[in-house]
Amino acid sequence: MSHTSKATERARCVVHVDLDCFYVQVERKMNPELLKVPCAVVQYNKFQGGGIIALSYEAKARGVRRSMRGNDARVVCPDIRLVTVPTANEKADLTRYRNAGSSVFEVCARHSDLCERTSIDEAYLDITLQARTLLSNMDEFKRRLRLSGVMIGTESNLADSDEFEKEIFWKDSLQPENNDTQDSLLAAGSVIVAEIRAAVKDKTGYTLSAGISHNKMLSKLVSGKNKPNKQTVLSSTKVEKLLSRLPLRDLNGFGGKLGDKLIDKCSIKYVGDLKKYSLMKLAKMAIGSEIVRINSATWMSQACRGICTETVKSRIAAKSISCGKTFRGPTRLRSIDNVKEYIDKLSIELAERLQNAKQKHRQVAKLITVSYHTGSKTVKRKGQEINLTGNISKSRSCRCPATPNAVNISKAVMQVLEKELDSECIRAGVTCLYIGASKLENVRDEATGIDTLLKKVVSASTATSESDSHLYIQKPKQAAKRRTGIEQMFTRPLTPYEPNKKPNRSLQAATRVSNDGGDIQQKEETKPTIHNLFFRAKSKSTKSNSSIRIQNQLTWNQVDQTVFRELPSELQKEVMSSIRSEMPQQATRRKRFKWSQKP
DNA sequence: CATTATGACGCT
DNA sequence: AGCGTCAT
Repeated sequence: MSHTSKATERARCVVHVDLDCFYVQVERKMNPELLKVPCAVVQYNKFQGGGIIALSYEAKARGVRRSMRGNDARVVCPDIRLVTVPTANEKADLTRYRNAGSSVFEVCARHSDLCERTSIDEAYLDITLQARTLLSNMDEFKRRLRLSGVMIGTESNLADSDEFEKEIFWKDSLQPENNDTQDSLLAAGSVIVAEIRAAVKDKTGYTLSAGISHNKMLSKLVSGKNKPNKQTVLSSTKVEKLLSRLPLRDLNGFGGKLGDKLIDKCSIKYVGDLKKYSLMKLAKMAIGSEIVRINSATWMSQACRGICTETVKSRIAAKSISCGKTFRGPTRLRSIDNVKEYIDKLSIELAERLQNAKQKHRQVAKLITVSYHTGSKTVKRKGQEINLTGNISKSRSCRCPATPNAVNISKAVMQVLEKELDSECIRAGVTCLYIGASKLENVRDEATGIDTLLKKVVSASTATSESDSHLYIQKPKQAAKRRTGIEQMFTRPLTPYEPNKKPNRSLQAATRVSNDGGDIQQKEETKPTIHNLFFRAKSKSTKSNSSIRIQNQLTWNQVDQTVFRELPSELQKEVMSSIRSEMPQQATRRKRFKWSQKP
């Protein structure tokens, strides 16, 4: 199976961390009365007691479920405490939870090699190197193992699990003494995770659950197996068995339409069943019956064997910021003014959060997007009024204003929206409004956009000399913080922000799929993907179009005059020369005098 | 009238 | 650029 030395060398220790009923924990920290009693967090308690978006384990045990109405929860659990999400600008405001999450993942980031925040209350960690280091010193490992309280090679707290699960998780599954197995890496990782969880609890008061395995998919799969406040390890030796009986929809990525199609049309019950479809067959399914998308085939053939090569990135800040509100039934918006009223409100929140992103993460947005849903239209057919379901959703984007305050954001959004909201939309009513900021770029200056401009200037000019290097955004130097005692041994400084590479599930490396289901080692040989197996010719012809992107050159209308004025004269020259080279002289000259008008 | 708000990312 | 899918 997978216990080759090669597999062990390359095996990673990847962790999925998941805050337990997080909104409830946040509310409980603010109001300890809520501790130990069934309680739930709802938003908008006016209608039927509000919608439940988080619930305590006491409430869950009483049959309360997420998405229930507060009133329905009271039926099954009369003594439930309902807490309402704060409201600002006439909408639910999740700031409190976002910030609480940040505090948690800052701790995680400090204590792990890599921390990738994936939502308000979840993150992946890669602690491979830390685990290896710990393994290299057995005495140290044993000492910290004792301190951590982690049990290795024994059955742990699996009261709620069935026999099948008990066999898979923990029971005799880890042999830390054996340096050659992937299990010892996970054993060391388990100790480190326990320490991280203790640090989070200590610094923030919050508890979390974690899954520990060799890749993102597997760690996520098991992180919730022992909630709350427990960690679960999944050995590579148990993966094949686990997947063979795992309902397909329970695996990340198969919970939606794709999973439904595979279940309905291919009579696949368990993840392991997918193994009987070779890569070829999956591809043919994609081509012939449109059950799967062609580019999903490679990913699927790996996933069903427990393989997931996606790396853990280093990022705790969001890549986009958005806020929105739905307007159901009679509250749907039926006039432009009404829409503007709410765009104004949403803009206030977005502006605040953008300011926060700038202060906290040095992020500056380049793009604003507005999207809306418009209600189902009623159409007359054969004299009958027929209600066409399926709401229409639209989105438009525009450049983010240089000073993204609420007024400017609202102005920019309304400008694109007014063209869109025709009488048709207004008659049907707007049922949903979202605005968001994306293309967040990392800057170090106070002056908004100046680094971006410099980057553009430099990339537009051909040569990149060493002397230019100071123009680029520097990764923050890792502060050599002094730590003492045990903490020193497993903590790391915060990792700097790194923009992600664009991932592609199928066309990435890692395509070879072995037949031994337990093998979760990374495959790095680049083999033909489904795509070029079947579309070699096509992919060649499209390559020049899609995969090779020429960077946009700087044009006058991209240059903000206030930004330009701040540049050293030497750079002003550079900017001008870079622009002159691509524009007709006349146009350039004319614009130079008029360029106070921005696009 | 009622599963909200918010992310990430793939496809075209 | 805009739309669709998946997740919680």
